Order: sequence, then structure tokens, then C-alpha cells
Amino acid sequence: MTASASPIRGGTRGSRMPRDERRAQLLLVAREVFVASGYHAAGMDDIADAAGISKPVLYQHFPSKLDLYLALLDEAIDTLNVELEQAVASTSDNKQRVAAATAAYFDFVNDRLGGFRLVFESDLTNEPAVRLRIDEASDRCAALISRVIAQDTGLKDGEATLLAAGMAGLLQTAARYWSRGDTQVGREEATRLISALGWRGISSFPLSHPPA
Amino acid sequence: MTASASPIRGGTRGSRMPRDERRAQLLLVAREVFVASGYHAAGMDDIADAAGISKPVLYQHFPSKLDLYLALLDEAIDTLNVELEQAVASTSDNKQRVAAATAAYFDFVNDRLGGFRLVFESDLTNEPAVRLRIDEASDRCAALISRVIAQDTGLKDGEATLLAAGMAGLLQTAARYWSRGDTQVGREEATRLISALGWRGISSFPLSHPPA
DNA sequence: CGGTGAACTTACCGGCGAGTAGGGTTACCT
DNA sequence: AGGTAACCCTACTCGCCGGTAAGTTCACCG
Repeated sequence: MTASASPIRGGTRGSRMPRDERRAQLLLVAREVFVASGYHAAGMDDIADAAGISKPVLYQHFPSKLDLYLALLDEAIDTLNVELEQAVASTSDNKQRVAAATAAYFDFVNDRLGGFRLVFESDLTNEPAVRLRIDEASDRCAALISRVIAQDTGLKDGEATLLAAGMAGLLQTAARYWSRGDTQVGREEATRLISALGWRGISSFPLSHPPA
Repeated sequence: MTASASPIRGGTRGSRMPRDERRAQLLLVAREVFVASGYHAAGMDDIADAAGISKPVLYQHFPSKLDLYLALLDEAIDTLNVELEQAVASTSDNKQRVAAATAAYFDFVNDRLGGFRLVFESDLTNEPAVRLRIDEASDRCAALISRVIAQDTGLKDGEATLLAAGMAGLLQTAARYWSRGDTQVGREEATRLISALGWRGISSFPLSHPPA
């Protein structure tokens, strides 16, 4: 259940490191372990072992398991937000924006580091600090998308945000499903399909009372 | 963090019960506790206390914490699948089908029993048994939706299923977002918006090569 | 070279929580 | 009534894991 193939990542056993470098390595290794096992199944011993150090060193860099996890979570959330922001800012054509946003989600979900698991598949959602961050992240994504929707459709704010939350879920779920790889559809095709689904959905508003 | 207001649910302390009735009560109470605290934070003691019995009784009905949890998970998954199936079968008009499916998700997410938390917000996703069930549940939902999509658009199976997975995510996320209640939009309006988003998205396929 | 501090270690503590042993009590049937 | 089986309880074990106390080795600098 825990990493065992190559017990030491990013440094030879016994090699000392300057504090900053060590911290960076620990973040890297810890992410791998958390991503692979989830918060609960991952032990601080596992992380220390994987990094080739002993547990107290870990605690010299992070005051608690939760803090370590939160640091990684923040990192991942930030990545997602930045990528999505760039996508929205990359063009002024809203159709293109949807396509770019879709690509951003696919990128995020297929990132080697697997940070998306921390955000979308956390097993610590009952911890208030975690819940808060994830909710905020979702809200921030929704807000970004919401602006595009509102601009394109003239819907009221609450309505646009609801749709945006849905869109975010669509992109996230589709990207994750696709990345599982049991589908025959290639990435190009997949992003095109999802992007089209989203764009067509959005661009046909408002139709509260369908066009005569 | 654990229920404390009314320590005993569904029976007075000390009252004996026939086996089946007791089991049913335990399932009810356990679901409340798991829904409120998640798998990890919930203790078998908590559940026993909340049910007004002692721990060994719990173990006379369920061999382990995991088994108990899985029983509840299966129940919840079944509810979702049945509701969604009924929604799809309730009409032969695909637009209505999308509306009905949307309503089904909103129903499921707003169910008093909160079973949706077990399916959509489980904190035990690293347990293979849980992962398996949730993945299967998603796949089954996607398959149901996929058939509608394929029928309406003539897309290939893999493509339709990808879109269906996305749609399921859209419905799920939107319903959950709405049920958080920080939106001003009423339920009628919300389901109409989401349903429209989904339907418009779907019904405009195929457009792999946009209509001339 | 000696000394100083940071990096690192081994070896432990303490609590928590799943699961259990063994015995008491109530309902029901004959 | 009296036996019996099912229901239930108190009180414990035991492994796991986050976190720590105290001592050791390496790098660097005067």
C-alpha cells in the first residue's frame, strides 16, 4: 500500500542538505506519497522513509502532518487557479475561452505530479481547514467561469454562478474520466467534445422562455 | 464533532429489539453518523452511543466498520441509480429526459438522509472496495445518460460515454452547489437552468465539423 | 585544529480506536 | 415455573501512528 520500489527519492541516503533544499525535497516526496495513498493511509514514517531521512527531520520542517498536507494542497490549488486564469485571459472570444478552460482542466488532471488528487479526491474533506480551501478553490473557479457566462448571456449573477459551478464540475469530471484511460477517444477529440458541449450549453442562453 | 444533542435515536435506552429491527435502526443511525463526520472521524463507539447500545451489539450485526460502511454505501448508490433510471424511463422525449435526470440529482442531493455524501464525498476512496463501488456507480450513471446521448446525436459509443460522464459531473456538482444554499436561485429555476445547459449542450451534436 | 550549531539519528511515549472475552438479563416457549 | 436462546453490557486488549526527548555526526569558521 505504500511506496516501496525506490525508497529514496531526490537524494542519496545519508547526504545532508541545506535547509531550503531539504524542505523542497520533502514537499516533493510528500506529495508523491499523499497522492499515491491519500492522507489517512500515508504515514509520516512512509514520507520520511521515501525521502531517505528520519521522522524528526520532517517535523523540523513542518509542525504537523496536517500542516504539511495543507502546504501541498495550497500549492495544487494555486496551480489550478493560475492555469484557469491564464486560459480565460488568453483570448477575448468566449468560445475560445471555453476551449482554453477545458484544456486547462485536462492539463491539470494529467499533470505528472498528480496534484489534482489533493484537490478533487481528498480524503480529508471533513477537516475544516481542508474543506475551506477546497470550497474556496471551487468558488474561485466558478467565479472565473461565471464572468464569461454573464458576459455572454446577460444572466443574473446568481444564475451565472450556478451554471459556472456546474461547468466546473463538468470539466473536472470529464477530464478525470478521460484520464482514467478506459476510453478510446484521444485527447484532442475529447477536449473538443467537452468544450463543444459546454460552449453550446452556454451560448444558447438566455432561453428561460425558449425562443418562439 | 460527533452527535451529542440527542444521544439516542430510534429507540429508548435499554429497550430490547428483535434482530431485524435493531439492524435496521443501526443502519439508520450509522448513516447519520457517517454522513455527519465521514468515515474516519466516526467511531464505532459514536455509532453505538447514538443508537443507545453498546459496541459489541454493533459487531453482532456487522463484522467490521468497513462492512457497515459498505452496506450504507451500496444502499445510497442503489437509490441514486434507481432514481436516475426512473427519470430516464419516465418519458421518451430526450429533452424531458434531461430535465428528469436533473431533478433526480437534485432530489438525491437534497435527500434528508444525506446518502449522497457517502457517494460523492466519501473520505475512504482509497479503500479498493469503496473505490470500486463508486467507480461502478459513476459508470452506471454515465451509461444511462450515454444511451440518451447516443440516441439523440448518433455519436460513437466512446464519445457518447465521455460526454455522459461529463454530464453526470455537471448535474452532480450543480446540485451539490445549489444545495449548499448560498445561492439566491430557487430550486425550480436552478433545475431549469442546469437542465437547459445540459440539453442545449447535447442536442447540438454532432458538430465535430461544425455545420456549414 | 578545536569548537559551535545545524542536520540528523535511534528509541521511545501516549492516545486513540477497532475489535473481543466473558458474563448478566430479558423475552419467549413448553 | 423453568429452561434456553437471544440480546445486551462492562471492561478489557492490542496494534498503529502522530509526535517527541535526548543524544550523535557532519560542515564550517576562526
